[in-house]
Amino acid sequence: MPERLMRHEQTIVRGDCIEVLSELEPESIDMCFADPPYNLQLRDSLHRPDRSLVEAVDDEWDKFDSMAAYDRFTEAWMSEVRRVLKPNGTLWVIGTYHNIYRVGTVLMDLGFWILNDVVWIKSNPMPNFRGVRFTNASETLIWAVRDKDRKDYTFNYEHMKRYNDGKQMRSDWYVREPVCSGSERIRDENGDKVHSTQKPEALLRMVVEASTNPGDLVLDPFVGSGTTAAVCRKLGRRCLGIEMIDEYVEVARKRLAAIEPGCWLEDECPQVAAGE
Amino acid sequence: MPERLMRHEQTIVRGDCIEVLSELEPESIDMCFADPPYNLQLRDSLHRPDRSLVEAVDDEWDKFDSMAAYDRFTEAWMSEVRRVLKPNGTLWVIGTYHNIYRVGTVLMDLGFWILNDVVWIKSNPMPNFRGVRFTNASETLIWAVRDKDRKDYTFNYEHMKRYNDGKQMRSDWYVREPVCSGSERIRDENGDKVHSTQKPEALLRMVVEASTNPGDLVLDPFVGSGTTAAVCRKLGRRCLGIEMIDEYVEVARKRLAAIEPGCWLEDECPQVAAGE
DNA sequence: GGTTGCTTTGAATCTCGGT
DNA sequence: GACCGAGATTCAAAGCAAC
Repeated sequence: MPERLMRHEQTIVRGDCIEVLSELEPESIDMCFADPPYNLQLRDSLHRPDRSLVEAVDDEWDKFDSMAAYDRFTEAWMSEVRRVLKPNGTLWVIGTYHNIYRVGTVLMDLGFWILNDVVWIKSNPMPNFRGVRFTNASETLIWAVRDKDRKDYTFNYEHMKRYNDGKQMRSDWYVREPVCSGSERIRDENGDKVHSTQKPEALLRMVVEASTNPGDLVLDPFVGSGTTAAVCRKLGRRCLGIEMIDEYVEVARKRLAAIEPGCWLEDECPQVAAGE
Repeated sequence: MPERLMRHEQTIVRGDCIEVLSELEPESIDMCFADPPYNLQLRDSLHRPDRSLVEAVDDEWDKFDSMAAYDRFTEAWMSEVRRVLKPNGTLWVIGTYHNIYRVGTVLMDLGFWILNDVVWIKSNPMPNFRGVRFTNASETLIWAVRDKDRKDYTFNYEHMKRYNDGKQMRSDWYVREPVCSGSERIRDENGDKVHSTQKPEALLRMVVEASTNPGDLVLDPFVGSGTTAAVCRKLGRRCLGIEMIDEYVEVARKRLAAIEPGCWLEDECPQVAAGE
């Protein structure tokens, strides 16, 4: 099974992420990007001032019995990821305040060494309709190397300068591309979004360009709509994605099939810039 | 002792933060701003809450032990803060990726309910000199209410709109004032900075204006250079600050004495704006 | 073909008082 | 504690229809 996986340039495997990970060779992955469930704890329904209903994330995969259960889930998948990462491999995890503190703590406790906390600043965040908090305008990406003392992780420092006018790239990223509400958003025949939390390709592009080289093997334990694999295909990186839900697997595979490999290798990513 | 403290408009108490907190009345504080030590090498700060711990880790300061010690330290001061906060009182904690994940996890586990994670975007961050990471361009402020179901915490929603062109204020704050490198930075007779992590007054001003009303009582368990108390004095808020190190106590008290109470009440804070 | 104005929507821990 | 009704509450960008 692992043998077969490695030969493909980009592969989406259907299955439970921890089970599939346990079959993989140790120290075989160059970089892992993980977009785990955020464990949102939404209580009542929410209406906009115009009385329209906000379509909430109510997927079963985002429900956990307790914070302790979420911590155990995090530790389970992340320790498997650590096992299959090369010692100088790096892990990215994205989250919001609902889960990122739990994730960051587990990550440190497992021995990962944090390199940066990147802030994705949204140009069009959903406002706080009731006016009881600040607009939640960002998500956080933790970037960490597997082993603390490995200094030879991949970071394309000079390359990333292009996103900050030739100066050292900063950890605050402004993704001008909309938050997946445009033509990039994958919808079904009814016009409904297929996945409730699809990530923009521009964001993943920064992650992949920064921390991998062409030909590297990227792991995505929570494929969802398949953005990571799609970006890897466009940038000439290999990718192994794992997804539990049949519908998402199909969507991601179809998405991959429509992409010409390496089509992004020559140009740069115009939708992202550093702050100030 | 607590009686005497409360009568003063702004007071800096010299002493161990947990000991002083334990003498305070429960549910007497409207808002707490905490800037705890980030650096795990600050053993003096860490051994205070649990003296028996000091001997145990003295010569074996490996990473796991220091993380656990930092967590215990965090839990110690934060649970005392929770005791003295009013049920609808709020807590702000500032940190970087070195400590904010530990702090956020402890905070949730103690029962605080996160309202926002505010990102302080720096206009002049220190570059990464060796070019092995992204420039660390932000710090994180967690804002949380003591009791999950209290909706009546103080949030001056309409007031804060002034910092985003009359629209709902966002959670990404651009402090245009340099990071305390100008005349605001407190220096000794040799021109050396007195405190290594002095926070800009513009940042604290946003915190105080957003989550308190004039006359409210603010707690700062880690006074340092005294920015919180100084801003409270300028904004007509009462403040109780706690600081262990004599030199900092002196500096903060001298700083307070030079401030005309309420001098900022009329105008707004010109150095901060929302993103985009 | 370009412009204007209306409609829709996005990982959201988003009210309060009476019965 | 659940249910219900009144009342207060939103920003940016995409999509689309109309002109």
